[in-house]
Parts: sequence; structure tokens; C-alpha cells
Amino acid sequence: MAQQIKRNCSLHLVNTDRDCDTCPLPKKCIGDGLSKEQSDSISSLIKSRGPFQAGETIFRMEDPFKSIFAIQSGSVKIESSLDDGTPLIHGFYFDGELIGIEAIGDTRYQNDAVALENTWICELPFEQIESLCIKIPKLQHEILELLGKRIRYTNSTIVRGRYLSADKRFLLFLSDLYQRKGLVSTNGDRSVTLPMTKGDIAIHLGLRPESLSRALSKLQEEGLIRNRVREIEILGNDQEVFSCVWV
Amino acid sequence: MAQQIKRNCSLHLVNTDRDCDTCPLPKKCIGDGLSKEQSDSISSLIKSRGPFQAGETIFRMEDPFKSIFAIQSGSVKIESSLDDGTPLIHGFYFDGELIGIEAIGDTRYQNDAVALENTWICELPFEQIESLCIKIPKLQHEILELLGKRIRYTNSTIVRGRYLSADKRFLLFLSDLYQRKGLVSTNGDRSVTLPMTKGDIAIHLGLRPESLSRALSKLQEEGLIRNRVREIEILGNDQEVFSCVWV
DNA sequence: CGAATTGTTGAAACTTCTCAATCCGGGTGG
DNA sequence: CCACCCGGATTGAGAAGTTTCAACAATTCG
Repeated sequence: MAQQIKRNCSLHLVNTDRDCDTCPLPKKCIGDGLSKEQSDSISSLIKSRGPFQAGETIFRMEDPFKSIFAIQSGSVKIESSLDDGTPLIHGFYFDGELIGIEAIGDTRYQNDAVALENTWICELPFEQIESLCIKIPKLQHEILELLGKRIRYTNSTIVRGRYLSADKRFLLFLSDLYQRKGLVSTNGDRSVTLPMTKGDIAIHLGLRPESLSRALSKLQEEGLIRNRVREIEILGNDQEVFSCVWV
Repeated sequence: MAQQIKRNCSLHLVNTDRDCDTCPLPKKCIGDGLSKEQSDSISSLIKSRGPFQAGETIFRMEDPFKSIFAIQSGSVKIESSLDDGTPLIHGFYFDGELIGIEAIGDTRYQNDAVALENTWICELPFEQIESLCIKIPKLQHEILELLGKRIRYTNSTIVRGRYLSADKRFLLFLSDLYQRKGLVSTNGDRSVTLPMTKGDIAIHLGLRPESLSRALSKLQEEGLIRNRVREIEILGNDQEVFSCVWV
């Protein structure tokens, strides 16, 4: 099944298992609700690429912007650096999510996109998508919507996060992760596997790795989470753990 | 002249004095380079509104999203708050800039937009803009471009700013302000009038008002700026003052 | 198994926050 | 015209949180 998706790489075929409207981030729902011909014309533009190994680059800062990408499977971190070399991680993206859209309207990508594990992506040549938008109003609407969604996402995570202490900032991150992975209010397995290092999470949250480590230890002592290698488990229900970071 | 712009409120007529491509933020260059008929069809959608007094609300969080707005004259702050009431300021916008675009694809605005001084705005009903985009590919491209620009803007200010100390964070803010107001590398008057309070700037930068005040005093002692009421002047050339926050 | 990376912990330094007092400037009203 | 008032801005001192630097443990990978 997963294999078929990769080979076929049709946006229309995938992602029927998630409700796009509730996702905080743009999902590759593009093409939902279109006619056969319309979704075919989208599918014909798409090129599948992969697999990328952990550490491999999908696009680089200096590369000319030509395409946006939908992650088919795996995960990706978006990073850049300050002039003095300080690394800066803009975000982590998972299967079903779009990357590269922050370069829309510019000539180059502003960041590097690096695979965190074995990753397959779909390339969507943006110029052609744009042309197609003229013919398919619904597609145009979806592109606009996902751009708006991305702006709102940044506001609700990074902007909001600035006002929170290290431990709450991590809980906000974790809450977002659970939502995006569809784990909110699930019974049974309440743990999430982290494809990125804790160090990367720290940088992404604007913290030193040591500070995050301490925050994690503190949250574990308080009995809110279990902190393991490449894995976090929340103990107790969402309400108990996340209430302090929910709106 | 300014009056004429207000009355006419044509996006095409205004903003011929600035180079859109170098603006870090979406400007109301919408409509540049279109045919007479095309720009007329845009102009016919536009409604001028104002004047808003300082403190008056242009749109509220709860309002249904219908329009984006171009600021004709004056300035606006975009704010919301955390659940505990902590105020949170997403940004300040000036004449020629667009607000409300972060609500695109959603049913409501996520923030309040409050005038900081006497302010005139142009309302652009978004549904109609969207329809027009189908007919005018160039307009579609411009809307996509400005949304991308907004994402990049947030990345280069708020995301980057998180990694900077209080005084550098302010310099980054100031540098952005000078760019947007077209004051970079001007000779002569090097001062900028602040329509917002220093307290608002502090919140926007993720600092306490006292912390910003200390940072300003420090920068003044170092001879980089002159700190006055509702006014900041940079002493020395852009290179000297802003180099530490430039990429 | 050893090397390299990642994660944790400790102690001291540093930055920012908090709370309180004071100052300043603009507006109001006598 | 001046005294008063009030919100914004500044300053001080101590508390709190984060960073830094250093050492070490745990994990992964060759």
C-alpha cells in the first residue's frame, strides 16, 4: 500500500485518512474534490523522488526555487544559520506535509531541507501549478488556503512560544506534534517517536540543548511525560499535560 | 495629493514611489503592470474606509474574514493575547502595507487590528479578489508572491530575533523599520517617529518594557542611537549600527 | 570493541524578569 | 497660566530562568 503510493505518487490517492481542515499545517490534500481530468492534470505534473537517506539534502538555500514538495513518507527538517554560523531550525515536517512553500514568489529557497530518516517526496513544479490554478479555481483556493495556514501556524507556535518558559515551550511543541501525527486523545499507545535529535528540537525552540534536557527532566519528575531516547510518552490525558499551552 | 489617494483609493495610483521588489513586506503594488481594464476591475472592488482614530479597531479576532486591507495612511498594530491575558503583538504595519492576509483560508481573523494614529485604509473583498485572480494571472501571481513574502518576513524577523539578545533584537526591529520606511542609507534626517509606544515594541519583541528600556539606554550609552520620546535616531551609518543584525 | 555523536548533570555567569519607586511629558481643569 | 494627574518610560535591586563551560553517561555506528 505504502509502496503503491510512492510509485504512483498521486496527491489524489493519498491522504484520504486525515481530515485536512483540522490539521494545523498544510497537508497534501491538494486535489481533493476535483474531477478525474483535473486531478489527472495535477498528477501528471508530479515527480516522485527518493529515497533520501537521513542527512541528505532535498533542497538547498542557494538552489533556484522551482518546486514545492509534498512529503510522501519520512520527515524533514528546515534549517538555515545566522551570519556567525549559529544554526537555526525553522521546523520539522512529516508525511503529508508541504515544504518549500516559504520560497513562493522568490527566486531561491531560503533554507536547507534535510531528510531526518528515509524519506520519499513528491515534487510539484510551482510554475505549472500556478498555471493550473488559473484553470482550476478550486486548486487556486487550496493553494491560497495552505499559505494562509502556514502563516497562522507560525503565529501559533513560534510567536506564541516566545512568551513561554522552556518546559511550556516544549509542551507546546509536543502538543503540536501529537496533533499533526493524529495522536491527540487517542487511547492506548501515547508515545511518539522523534526522528530528530533532542538537540535539534532545542534549537528549533530557541533553547540550548542543555536547557531542553533540564526541562525534559523536570517534566518527567513532575510525572507529565516519560523522556526516552528518540521517544517521548505523555503520561495522563491531553488535558492534564497540555492544558497550560492550549488557548 | 495624499487626499487624492484617499478619495480615489486606487491601488494602481498609489505606491509608484517605492520599489516593491526590495520591500521586506507585502506592499500594495497589486495591480502594477496591468492593463487599464484590469486595474479598473480591481479598483471597482475597493472600498475606502476611515479615518480610524488612534485606538480604534479595524477588524477583530471574532469578525468573519471577508477582506484584506491595504493601509493608505497611518499605522496599525496587530495583536492578540494568550489564554491568561498576556498581550501578544504580532506586528506593526504602515502605509502601503497589507493586513489581514494571515486570515486567508480561514473563517475568522485571528487577531485584532488597531489603529495607532489617524489611519485610512482600503478594503479589498477577498472572495472577489480571488475570482479576479482566475481572470488575471498576473494578479494571482502577485497575491501568491505577497503571501510568500509574509512567510519569509516572519522568518527573518521573529524567528531570527529569538536567537538575539534584547539590544540586538531591537536593532533588528529598527533596521526593519528603516527599510520599510525607506530610510536606509539616507543622508540627512536619520530619525524615525514611532507611532507605537515603547511598551508595545517590547511586547512585540518578546521582552518586558523594562528590559527594552534598559536595552535602549545601553545602546544610547554606546553611542549607536539617540533614544527620545516616540522617536529613535540612529547615530552613525547603517553599517555601524546594523551590521550585527544583518545577514 | 572503540570512536563519534547525542544526551544528561553540575556549578557559576549572565540575561531577563519582577516588583517597586521615580521621573517625565502631555493633557485637563481650576 | 500653572498645578495636578496619568500613562508611558526609566532606574534600581533582588529573584528567576537560561546559558555557558566542563565533565561524564548513554547510544549509535563503523
